[in-house]
Amino acid sequence: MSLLSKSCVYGIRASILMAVREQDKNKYLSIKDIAEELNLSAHFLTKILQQLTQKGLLVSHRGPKGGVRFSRPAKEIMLIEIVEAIDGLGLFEECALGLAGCGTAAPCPLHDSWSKHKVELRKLFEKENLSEVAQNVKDAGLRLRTVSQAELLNMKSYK
Amino acid sequence: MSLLSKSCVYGIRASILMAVREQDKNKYLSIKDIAEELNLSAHFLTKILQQLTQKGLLVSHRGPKGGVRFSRPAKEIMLIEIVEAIDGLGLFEECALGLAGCGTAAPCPLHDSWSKHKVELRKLFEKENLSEVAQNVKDAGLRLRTVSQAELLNMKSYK
DNA sequence: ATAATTTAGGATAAAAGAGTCTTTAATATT
DNA sequence: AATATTAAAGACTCTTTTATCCTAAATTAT
Repeated sequence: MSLLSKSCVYGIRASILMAVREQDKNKYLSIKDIAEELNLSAHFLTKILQQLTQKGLLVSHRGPKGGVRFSRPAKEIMLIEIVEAIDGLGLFEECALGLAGCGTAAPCPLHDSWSKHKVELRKLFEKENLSEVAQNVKDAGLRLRTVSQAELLNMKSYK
Repeated sequence: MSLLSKSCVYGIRASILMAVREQDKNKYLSIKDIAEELNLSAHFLTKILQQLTQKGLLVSHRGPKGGVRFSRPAKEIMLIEIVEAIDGLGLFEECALGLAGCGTAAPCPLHDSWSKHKVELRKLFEKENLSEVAQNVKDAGLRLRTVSQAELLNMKSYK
């Protein structure tokens, strides 16, 4: 299993890219452009970003010059909000052994250690806002798209 | 997404139960009995435990009085081995944003924080051996099977 | 008005995960 | 030797996730 679904991962990558390209308040970034830059299907990404629009994280606009933008300043949007909108918060709330009703009253054998761990995992997504992540991406030239082995070899090491 | 697949979770629950029922060296526990006690499909559990047998964690035996047992003492088998045999170690090794080739040379925006976190998550499964978990289960009466709301209400609180 | 662009939304398909069922092989017991 | 029991293995089904494709609706520009 993976921590996050592919949809969620794509939603996060797209959101970070949008924050990197932070526009004028009234401009929109087209989903097609985002998809091209991230090297993934525009149709599929459209579906995913629709979820973010429906949850109120994005505002969309149809027609020429249309696209999507954040409904709030990027620095007020935490990664956990993207995760919540797409995958939900189950990862941070459920029993590691998938036992319904697992809790202090009737704990599974992993309950205690996993409970503590979940809190830390959740913090990882709660502490980062899109603006800061985007700034790091710009400063350090971090990447958002999958890179082939050949491309990797040509990259400079950041040590 | 969930941390572990259902197959993996069932495999872990079954393994813990086997450790609780720790038998004579030469006795086997039938998969049908394990499945009944965990309230899940015997056929499905058979498939899952087959994987553990193929990886050498279990020894199986057909025919009457047949079943499965651990190939080594339960106290030498760590939870991570069950996870590895069923889900693989991808969870502890892959990029949180699913980027192939993500690493220090070409990190994704979550690389640093997720890298540190992965180590801790892995430790959670590396530090627990089946014997200790089973002992806790016995001492505290912890549970391994899903319980209905009605049953839960009848349970004593452990505070 | 017309045409072009872009998101919305539904239909469909492909792939993976979860689960069931049937047959086969091994083996212990009678 | 015959029977009953149990895991192994493969076929098959169902569901969810991932992905593609097509049409509709909105909106801008000509």
